[in-house]
Amino acid sequence: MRIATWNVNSLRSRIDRVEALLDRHDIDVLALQETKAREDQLPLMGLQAREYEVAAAGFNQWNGVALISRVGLDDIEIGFPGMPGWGEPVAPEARAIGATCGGVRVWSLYIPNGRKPDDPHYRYKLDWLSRLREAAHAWQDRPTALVGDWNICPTDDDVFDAAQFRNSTHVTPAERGAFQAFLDDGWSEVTRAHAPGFTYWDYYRQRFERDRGLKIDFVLGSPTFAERVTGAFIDREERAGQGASDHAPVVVDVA
DNA sequence: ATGGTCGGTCACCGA
Repeated sequence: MRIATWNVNSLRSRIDRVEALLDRHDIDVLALQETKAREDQLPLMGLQAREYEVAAAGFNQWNGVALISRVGLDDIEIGFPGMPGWGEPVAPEARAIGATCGGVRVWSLYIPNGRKPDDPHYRYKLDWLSRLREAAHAWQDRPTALVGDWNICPTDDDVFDAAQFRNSTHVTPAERGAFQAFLDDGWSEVTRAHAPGFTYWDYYRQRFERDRGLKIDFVLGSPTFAERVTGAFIDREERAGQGASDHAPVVVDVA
């Protein structure tokens, strides 16, 4: 089974690219972030006709996430117990959608950006991660993948210029500690060993052309998921074209 | 320290 994650930066503006990506890499499950679509702007054109099911959450112009699957999309959950806004009817800040696809529990996650370390949103980010980790304890005993845009660079190698980011989010000890806490709990980041390199490049200053990016899109697997991973790659070609998202898709193969 | 470029309830805000 092939699972991919992609911060698509607006699903409507890139629906053709999404469909092409599914075909090009023969993807079974695609997790999307920053869908930027309202509920009435779904369903997504030709996907159903191609035997993919779609589930989405976070219907606003920033935070939306979605799952597209042709191997089942069962027991869909919007958010998780403890998530800010969980249980509210609309949950516009959902940022997380989970479903069982082909026997694997897949969570599409869009971790809060944090904006600036002195911004209240930074606290919100750390709190959100803490609550996710608590909820994730209950998911570790079965094949589970926490995929998406983590908005954290776990090491200095994951930033094109660590010095430039010294006073920025994504690299602070607290954020790295929050990421490490998942690993300490037994989650494994399964893409890095197969797919080094950045996954995100800012649109401006020709950051992609100069490969000045960040590695912030990750797949964290439970033990029974991680042991089944046979490979992974970053689709840099998708980022290279005109009209690309600022993130590249990350693809993982599972036996 | 600023600004650069995207997308969208579009001329501001969030990334």
